[in-house]
Amino acid sequence: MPELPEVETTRRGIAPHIEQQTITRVIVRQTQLRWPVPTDLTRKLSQQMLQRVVRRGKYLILSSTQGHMIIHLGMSGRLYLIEPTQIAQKHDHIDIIFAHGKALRFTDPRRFGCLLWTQEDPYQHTLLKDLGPEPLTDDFNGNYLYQQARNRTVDVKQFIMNSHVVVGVGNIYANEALFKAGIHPQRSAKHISLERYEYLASAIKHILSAAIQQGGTTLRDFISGDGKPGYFQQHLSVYSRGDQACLNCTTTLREIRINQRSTVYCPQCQR
DNA sequence: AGTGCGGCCTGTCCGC
DNA sequence: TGCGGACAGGCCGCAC
Repeated sequence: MPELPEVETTRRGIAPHIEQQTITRVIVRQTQLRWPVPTDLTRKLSQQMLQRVVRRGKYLILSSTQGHMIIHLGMSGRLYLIEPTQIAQKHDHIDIIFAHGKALRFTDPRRFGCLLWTQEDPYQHTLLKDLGPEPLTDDFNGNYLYQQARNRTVDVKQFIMNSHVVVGVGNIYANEALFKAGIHPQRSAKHISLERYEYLASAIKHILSAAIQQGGTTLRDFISGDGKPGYFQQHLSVYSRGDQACLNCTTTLREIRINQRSTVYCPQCQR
């Protein structure tokens, strides 16, 4: 459950149920996530009100008057409401229990996610302070990308997946956005015109907002409990379609690896 | 400063 | 059927 639309969908799903609610205790069953989980969260948070849930990039920030939990879902993390009596399964690492009788459960089989604690301004945290703009704001646009790309020799795909350039563009959406913008994923970032960056910024915005509207995409390993894949998967044009026909020109889509990531593109439409 | 790569972790899938 | 190994993925941290 890696990309920005899923994180935003999660935020919208949980926020109304936990904002302004009092935490009674926090159970940490597994501390070994991406970074060690603080074990004394109950001491820090007991009887504190969780004020709000905000998203920055793919991070969620759960704030109380005492401090902030910074959560990343990594590759396979999920955050969802349960009845506190619900028995914990193998990968159910953390429960945040509320006075109103519900709990927020963090599950993460691959443990690439994290839950950190800070009493400082969370936006100044090491992980957050250098993040690029949110893709759905006006700060992110073709001119911004073009300026950032000066002297950058990396492939444009790596460039837009760099969270210090822009947050929230993971592998799936990078593939899709480059296809939509007609840009070859291996083109050097500095050799793309302002006009083409405007197409690309616009493509990223369209694809991410469409995915949020659909409630997030899915991965092969994020089939939900009822076995249904996410809705957005049906709208993917190139991702996971290597060797199939381009939906635009019927040329066979090519699959390569860029920076260890699966990359699919149309050699005819993307230059 | 920018780039490239190793490492973290487990479930799934493939071939033998 | 059982087993080993490749693979998927985000992104930090390091070496250059």
